[in-house]
Amino acid sequence: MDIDARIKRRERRNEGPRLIQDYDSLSPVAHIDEPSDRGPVFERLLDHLDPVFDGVLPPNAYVYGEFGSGKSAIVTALFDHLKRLSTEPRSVIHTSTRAASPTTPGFVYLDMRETTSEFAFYHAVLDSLVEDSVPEHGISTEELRDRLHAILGESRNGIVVAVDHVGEPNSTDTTGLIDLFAGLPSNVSWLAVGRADPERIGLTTYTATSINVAPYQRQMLVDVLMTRASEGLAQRALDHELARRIAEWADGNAHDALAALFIAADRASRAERTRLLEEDIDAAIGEIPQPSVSLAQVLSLPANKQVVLRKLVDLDADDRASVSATTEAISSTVDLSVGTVKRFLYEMAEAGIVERVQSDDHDGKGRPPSRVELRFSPTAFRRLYDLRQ
DNA sequence: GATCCACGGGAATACACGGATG
DNA sequence: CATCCGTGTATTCCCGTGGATC
Repeated sequence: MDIDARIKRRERRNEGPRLIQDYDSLSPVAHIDEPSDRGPVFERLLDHLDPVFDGVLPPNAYVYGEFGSGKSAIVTALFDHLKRLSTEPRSVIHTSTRAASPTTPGFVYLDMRETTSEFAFYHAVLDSLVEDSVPEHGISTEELRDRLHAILGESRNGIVVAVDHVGEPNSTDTTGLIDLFAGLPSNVSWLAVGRADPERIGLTTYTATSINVAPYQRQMLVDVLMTRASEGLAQRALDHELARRIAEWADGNAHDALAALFIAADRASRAERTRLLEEDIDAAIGEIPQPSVSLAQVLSLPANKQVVLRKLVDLDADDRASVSATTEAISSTVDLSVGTVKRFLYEMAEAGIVERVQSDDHDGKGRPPSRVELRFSPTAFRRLYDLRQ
């Protein structure tokens, strides 16, 4: 949390006792600067990246672990720091514990949830390497590749690209990843991040190292929750015992734990309480589907798909009875055609954002309809979505 | 004028069922 | 009885067009 945020929080606190002081600290889709208790994982990542401190590019690698084990939190935090290190002037570098050589490679972090096309990929890499912004239109993918070759050819330091969320639906799989990097010069090394076992997705032939991130242990998750609560909520709003309760239920999944805290806080806030109660926690837990999809994944969908979802979470049971009924209800309130809304729903079902379940009532005629059920908490999505508008 | 990609819209395919057929 | 066929829906797939931007 930076100083501005700290000051803002103090200012708001003077406005009176409000439960939710800072949504950013509480948001289950935001990563904090210094993930707690992940020292060993950082060390293993730094071991792998060690060559960069001698100005040498490390080999390709893969970081993997279960949903909510903190992969993204760790990698984003680490790359943030490394990025700063490689751009800081030497005088500053000298004062740090681990001196970086002046030829440190560059660091780029990419979330493949957001770079969904070849064009978007090269664009994102190039954009992170040059000062001025790169046009998003009127420039061909080939032109982007040419510019990247030109820029990377100038410096022999090269870059390390972290590629997050590999292997998710709508993201990039192993062959896609290899193809994308085939379009880049050889002084580019990648660090893929995903959930799947390296062998299962055939990644081991391309990597020198695989680093497994174990799920959070109970006590670590409690600490994470207490930290978030102390930064985002009023004083003493979250009882330690309730944090334990959430951690126990979440079973190592930090995403679900933070989502539960967020929903519980939202519930208590609407009831105008300044402390979380057991019933808030229970209600929150009851609202999170198991298994659930990452809220970050939902919030990185194209804008119009999110519009459709935003309408969907407010529909009543009648309008959710079938895909057709849901489509009708949504398309009447949205500036999209019936066909498009329906296609969106099917596509999101395919991606696991929602789930199609066969409805029990069908009148014998034709193929039985199905309805869509959410694979995420409606309250959490509603609040996070509205906060962004 | 060039480029990308979101939309729309429709064609193709899958599925369920009842009734006809061998 | 097993299989095929026709009909009505549901679902998937595909591709041209046009908006937005440079």
